[in-house]
Amino acid sequence: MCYMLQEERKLEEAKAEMGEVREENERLKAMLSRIVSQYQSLQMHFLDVVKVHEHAASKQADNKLPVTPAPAKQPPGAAEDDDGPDDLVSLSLGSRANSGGARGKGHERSSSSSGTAETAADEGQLSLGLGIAPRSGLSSVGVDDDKATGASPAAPVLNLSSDSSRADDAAKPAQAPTVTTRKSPSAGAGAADGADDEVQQQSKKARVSVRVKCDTATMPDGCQWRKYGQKISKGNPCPRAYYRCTVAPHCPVRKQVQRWAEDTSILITTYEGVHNHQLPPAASAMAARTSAAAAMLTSGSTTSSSSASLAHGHHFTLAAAGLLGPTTMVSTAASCPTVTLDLTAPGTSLLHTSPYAAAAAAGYETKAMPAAWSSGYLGYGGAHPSYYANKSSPAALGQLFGGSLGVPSRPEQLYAAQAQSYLQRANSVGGGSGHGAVPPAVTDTLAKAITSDPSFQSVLAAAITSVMGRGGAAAAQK
DNA sequence: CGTCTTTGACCAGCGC
DNA sequence: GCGCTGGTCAAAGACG
Repeated sequence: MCYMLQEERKLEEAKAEMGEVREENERLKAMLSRIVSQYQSLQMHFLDVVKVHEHAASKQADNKLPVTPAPAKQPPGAAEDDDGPDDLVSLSLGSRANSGGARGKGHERSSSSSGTAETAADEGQLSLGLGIAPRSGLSSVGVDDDKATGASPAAPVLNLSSDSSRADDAAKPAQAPTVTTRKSPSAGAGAADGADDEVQQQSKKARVSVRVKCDTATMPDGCQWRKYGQKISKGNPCPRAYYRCTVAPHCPVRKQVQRWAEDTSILITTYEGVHNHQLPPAASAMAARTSAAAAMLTSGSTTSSSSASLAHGHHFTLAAAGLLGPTTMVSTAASCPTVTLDLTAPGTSLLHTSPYAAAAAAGYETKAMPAAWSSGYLGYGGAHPSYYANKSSPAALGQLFGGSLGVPSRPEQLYAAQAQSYLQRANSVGGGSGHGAVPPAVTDTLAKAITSDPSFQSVLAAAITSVMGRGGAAAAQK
């Protein structure tokens, strides 16, 4: 009898706990839906803003950029990072994105094959790659990029342009792209005409780097990759692996995968090029994220006043950035604008130990994200910083991988607008201390719960996996 | 047997 | 011009 009573008591306790968890879940859902609705309204607003600023931005960019002074050299500390002095947009996603697939190979190959239920965002068919748009201005980002790229007529391809680098190109046309000018067999196989060559060459200029805390050899990003090389790069004992996209026969997109020297659990994946095919859903989701950072970069360079500072090698610390996370950094040296979103560690510690941060600390101006940014743009990307700081929140991941949650249909438009707005704000506010976005107690509580409760973490891990890519998750479970 | 990874070699860019 | 470095190629081996 005592046993019965005890068991009943335990059962009741468990039920009560379940109820609490459910309530928590409901709260999270409500928060997410709020964020989604805010995002949608903001998206509309941002689109308007983009259109308004498009002409002005392009004109200003045309006027200003050619007279951009000789690019400031990046300090040695900044150059020591593994990616060298190319145009670089760096994203770091701190989720434990891979849920258990033993080998990167499995992740790479299987993740694109599933994905039966596609969200509207998935159908948006973002391209993961970066391309230098043939014209300046925000128009290169999403607005009518279908015409701009020509690489993927069926899909709106996000062309990301760095006006600073483009200005360099314009001023010094003889300067070859930093990335090799050698034609790969696949690229030169005759499938690409002159326009494609141009797009490809341009696209090789810009990159998107994603940092993920990941145990496997590569990050499951939804695409299929074939490894074609490996190198030991200077300054990093970990070898850098080179992958080529094999989703389509002549896809020019490549990626480099390397572990971070200071923390080998962190995987740095650098994407380069524009996909010439439709992306799997999971890849589209990732594309949305990389597009966000790249759009920030692009927008920054097209915002006249901001571009001036960007082109001078200034660093923007976007801590508490609503757009990309608590440790997002945009930095440029010469034609090397860099956005670093580092969610691989709680808080911003990683940011401050990164070479970019070191570079900033070495005397380069650092601008913090205005609090208004994170508070005013929580609609979509601007989840509360605590979400990001704890990197396991479904809401945060929903925004990190928003495409899979069906939030943005054309995320790149929002990102461009967000970036534009941010940079304008950053410029107007100046170097205010952007860490001032104080998390509400609710999110703090949630964050603590997330980080302290292992069971919750496991649930979140599953959510992360599903959000990262249903296909990848399905493959990982095999 | 086909596909993929590994790995040494080659090439181009860049700095000195 | 030379050496260093990053990026790519391609032959050989591994794997299913």
